[in-house]
Amino acid sequence: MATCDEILDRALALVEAEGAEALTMRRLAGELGVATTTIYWHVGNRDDLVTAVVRRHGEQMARTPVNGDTARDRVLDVARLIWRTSLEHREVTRLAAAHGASTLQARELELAMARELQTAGVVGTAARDAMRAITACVGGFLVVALRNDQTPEALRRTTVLADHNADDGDLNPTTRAALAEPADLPAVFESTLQAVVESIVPADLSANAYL
Amino acid sequence: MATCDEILDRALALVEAEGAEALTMRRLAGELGVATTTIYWHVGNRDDLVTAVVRRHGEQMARTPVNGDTARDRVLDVARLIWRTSLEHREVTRLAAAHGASTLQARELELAMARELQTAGVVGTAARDAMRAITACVGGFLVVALRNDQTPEALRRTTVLADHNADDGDLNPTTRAALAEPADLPAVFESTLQAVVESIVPADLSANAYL
DNA sequence: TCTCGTTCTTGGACAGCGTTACATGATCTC
DNA sequence: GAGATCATGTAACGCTGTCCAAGAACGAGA
Repeated sequence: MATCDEILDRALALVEAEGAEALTMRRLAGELGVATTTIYWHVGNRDDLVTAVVRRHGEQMARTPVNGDTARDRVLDVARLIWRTSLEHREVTRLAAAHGASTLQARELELAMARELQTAGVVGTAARDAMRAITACVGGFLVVALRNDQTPEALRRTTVLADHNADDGDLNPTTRAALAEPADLPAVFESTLQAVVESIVPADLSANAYL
Repeated sequence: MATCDEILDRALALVEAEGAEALTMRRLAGELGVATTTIYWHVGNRDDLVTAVVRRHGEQMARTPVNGDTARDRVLDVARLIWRTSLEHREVTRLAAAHGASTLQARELELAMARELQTAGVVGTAARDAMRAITACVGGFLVVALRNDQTPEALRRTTVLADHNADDGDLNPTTRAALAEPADLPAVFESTLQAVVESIVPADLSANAYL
């Protein structure tokens, strides 16, 4: 009766609706009107379950077409795509991160990035390293972005940094005040991404590379 | 008998010795030869415990002096310091990351970076944004580095990306082969860091800024 | 010295988690 | 119809964080 696909669909829906923490074996079983052991029979471990859920979501994520005129723009666009879709489905992203399966979530998109890098003239180990660099940065910003809407006030970066400010005579008052304010994360992300991609695929070179 | 400091020291030692997962209330209590509830009385919640442990470790982490001739070099050095010490104490880093308290762990070092940025002529919101950009990148690479020695083979980036390679006719064979090989992460980190810092504190400007 | 109040510690419980051994029913095959 | 395979359910194990009520230590005031 309960197929593997049904279970995964329900699990994905559960995560999107009620957060990554809601995905427990018992809860999911209850949602399906089925015993916990049924999930074990069809899908396996909880690790297997999470892996399968993340993989399934990753495939859905890669449906969006990539935009951009130059190859360089398309590389940037893939990076922005990972950023945007990960934020839209932040609970799945959180689940994947907690499970150490972020690569799985973005697998299709990382491959898309490799293709665009290749078009831009970056191949072989250079393409691999470039992809690693870009995805690591995107991932880093995602961690920050996802943390902010989950963390209690006391652990926020602004609070943490504002705390010790008084003792810090070396720091400019303006800087000190700025540290206590939240940053415009998407803007910082965008400019950092530009810098990283620029160092890999310089704007002027890519214009000539394949066009 | 059991002071708060003793508990935190023991907790930190436990994490460093046996991993982040070993830090359970009962286990720590047993280690101290004390009832579980005693920890609750002195330190509080498990959240409180982890927060305190991470904060304590963060303070110890900031003892290393910052090197570099130009302000720009010193900014780079702080970033490398976060990278290096986080890897040296990877279990604490993992604990902090799982708890969403990475900022707390690197708090002192982030403030140090703000000071160096200021010396380089970057102040106010620019300093804040610069710090965010750099720490986000460092964090992103740390996530990748820490994941690799923990993740089962099937979820590794190399495996995950190698899998679908056969279907991918668009991809250069050389690139395809490279994707299946692990990258030299420290090297990729270093060059990415250079690119990001360069976009914030250009090499030529900083040389004149304060010298 | 006795007692009161605060500080500190304890044992035992509760609910939840992932996981498994085992028993049961359903379905298909020979 | 008998037997094997598939699919599901029951009940438990050991682990987790957390809390409550009760007891022990200890310092101060009468």
